[in-house]
Amino acid sequence: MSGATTRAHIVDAADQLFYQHGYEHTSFAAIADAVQLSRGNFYYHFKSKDDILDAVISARLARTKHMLEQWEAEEVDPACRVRKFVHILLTNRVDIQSYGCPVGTLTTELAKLRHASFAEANGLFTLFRAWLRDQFVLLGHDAAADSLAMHLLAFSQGVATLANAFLDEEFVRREVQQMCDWLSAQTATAERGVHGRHEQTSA
Amino acid sequence: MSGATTRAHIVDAADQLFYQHGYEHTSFAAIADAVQLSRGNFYYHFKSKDDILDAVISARLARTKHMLEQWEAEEVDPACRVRKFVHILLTNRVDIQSYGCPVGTLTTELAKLRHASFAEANGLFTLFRAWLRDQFVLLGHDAAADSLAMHLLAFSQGVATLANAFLDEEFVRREVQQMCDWLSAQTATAERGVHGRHEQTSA
DNA sequence: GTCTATAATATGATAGAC
DNA sequence: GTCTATCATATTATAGAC
Repeated sequence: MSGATTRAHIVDAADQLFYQHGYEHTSFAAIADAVQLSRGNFYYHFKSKDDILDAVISARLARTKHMLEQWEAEEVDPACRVRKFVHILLTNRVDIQSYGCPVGTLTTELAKLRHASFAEANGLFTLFRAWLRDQFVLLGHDAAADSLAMHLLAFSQGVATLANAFLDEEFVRREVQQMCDWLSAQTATAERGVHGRHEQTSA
Repeated sequence: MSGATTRAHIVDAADQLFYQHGYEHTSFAAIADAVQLSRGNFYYHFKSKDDILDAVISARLARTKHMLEQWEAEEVDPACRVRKFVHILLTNRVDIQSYGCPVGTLTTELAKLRHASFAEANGLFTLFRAWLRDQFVLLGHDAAADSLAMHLLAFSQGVATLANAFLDEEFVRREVQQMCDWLSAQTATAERGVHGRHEQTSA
């Protein structure tokens, strides 16, 4: 097997295991088992476990960037794009109920470990935050765009955490519905703001 | 030192360390260091690390129960009580920014570990959930009370996770303010419901 | 009730053969 | 590029002295 391919396989397996069992709880042995490789051989591809983590984060960043670009390509209406974000809670519901949000749970774990890669992992949040902000700017919420983006991120994290804790599908559907309703109201407000009166400042 | 006292000290230290660094990342050595005791002596008080976890969860459950009773004693108005819950995000803001929510982060970690004590840890969420539900019932939201309780829990988890990720005090204050405003609107709705028309069903 | 060994295991990481 | 040892360390847990 070529070096690049093996490396990609390792990153893939580590990505899944870090998500499912957490970074610290995932041992080299577990990754080796998943890719059917000897432990020793790992160090040909990565110099340490932290190195694998960095590779996993890079892969997630690239994948997320690509997904957000896809969303922009698929939907021209920024309101629809934002709804697409809200709906990942349903799209990934089963995994979220089992393992929580891959972004939130990794960030939380690395924060507790005071891990050097905390900032890189947080870059995943920043990617979503900036993308959502852009959509809200397009919707006319200039000053409040970033606050709205953070509000949506908080919503998704809260729902993911409780979905994982209570394994309650109805709860997830209800919250997604409520958020979509709220978004429609916000969009209507922005429209009025654009056409009629000045946009309110954030906070 | 008496057995009961030493045991309480161990639980205290473990409680803090589990919160600050996570359950798995906290070693016996770290707890021993904190309470100035030899590793070996631990097994006189607890038969395993999981046993300490159970003791920590029990302590947290008792402490939380007591706190909720205090809140009920201090405020007669259920709306004020609910606001008290929302305001823990400000009361514990510094710790939350550093380590996240003690309930949410433990539950998330134990879920990933598929740990036997996951259900017990989740009891902390259930405690808040039931208490909040009771307050909303008192406010006249009979059918929607549990949904509202879950909504508030999700809110607090989302804000805590992002506060931990972005260390943004203004974000926390803004979200707390928004939630309090939303609660006032909900309370007003319930009042109208009680005096004028039938309460809406959940969902 | 607390201590000092010490066992048993698992981990991240290295060396060197093929 | 992959393997089989092997190391050093850290972990949970036990045994037995005081």
